[in-house]
Amino acid sequence: VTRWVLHMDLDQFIAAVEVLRHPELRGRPVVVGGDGDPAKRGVVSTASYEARAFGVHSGLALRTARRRCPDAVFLPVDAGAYEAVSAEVMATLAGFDAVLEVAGWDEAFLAADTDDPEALARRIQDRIRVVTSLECTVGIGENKLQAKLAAGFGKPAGIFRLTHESWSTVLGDRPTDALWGVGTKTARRLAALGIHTVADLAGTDPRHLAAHLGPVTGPWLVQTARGLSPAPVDAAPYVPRSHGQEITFQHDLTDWEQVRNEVTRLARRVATGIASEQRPARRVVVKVRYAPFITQTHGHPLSAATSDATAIERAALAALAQFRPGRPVRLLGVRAEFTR
DNA sequence: TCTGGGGTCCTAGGACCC
DNA sequence: TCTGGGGTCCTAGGACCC
Repeated sequence: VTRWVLHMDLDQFIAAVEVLRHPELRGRPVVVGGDGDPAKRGVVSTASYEARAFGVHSGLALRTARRRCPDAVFLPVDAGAYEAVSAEVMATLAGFDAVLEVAGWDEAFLAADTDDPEALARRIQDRIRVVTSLECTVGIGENKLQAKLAAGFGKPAGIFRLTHESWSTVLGDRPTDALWGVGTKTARRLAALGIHTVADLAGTDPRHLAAHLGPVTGPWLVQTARGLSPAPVDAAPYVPRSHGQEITFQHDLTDWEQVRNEVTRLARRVATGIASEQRPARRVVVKVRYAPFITQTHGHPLSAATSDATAIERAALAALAQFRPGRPVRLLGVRAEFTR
């Protein structure tokens, strides 16, 4: 038997959960994001396939989404509902004879020893459909990178196998940002070096790229383009490194006293959040995004690791004191970092 | 594309030490 | 005295992902 890695990816997860709760929306364009008001500042979390046909996708401004698809149903994000369904899906996956790594609300990796990974993939799809009425895509690979990318090719509701053997045929001619971990910025930097496709990147000297993109990132990019990823599927429970809260204001704040008040409120919410973690914080970082979209951060160490609300509040205000007041503020954030 | 909110990891530069 | 080299830690910013 062979060890295979499977990547389970729920299709249009957030929109699908909303359609389950509101069956009359099935077949209609559904857009979930912000507080459900497309006139406000906010972005699309997930759009149903019907809405995607109008060019609406995750990350798009809600106002733009409404312009592209005025007939869409706009719904607010209801994290609690998605968490509950996600937990059901992951519990279902835990019933399979495989190493399970949860990779977010709507994704998981499974490592299993089998001679027929497609059959296992079908059983996973059937089981999830029976238990939750949700559709998913399963990617199959020899490592997590291959399985993850394979799922993208299998959508929606499909099964796709990507291996060392098929890697360069499937991906070689594609642009570098087809890879997991390569976005538009990195793709542009690579293009400036004459590297346009996955095959170009796979054939690049890792040392050459290290000189341009850093000692870790450079060689990592080349390995990724070759379909290699050493990280095994890891069933260890997720241990957060930080916890934060941030808020974008519908109207920019111009009064610094109000900025201080909002930072205090966020710090208290962060303190409440980490109290349940049972892990003390080492540092507090405050983020300020000035209008139009200029972001700065400043941190303040906690003299002793603590989860005490007053200490976190004081550290947040000390961090805020390093900013220069004046320009209108669009967003504020407070994040507490745990000891490693 | 006028750009959320939750995160993670890497980079580069400065401080500091031997 | 006009200035090494290496290691580690901290910080702010950037890129990416869901």
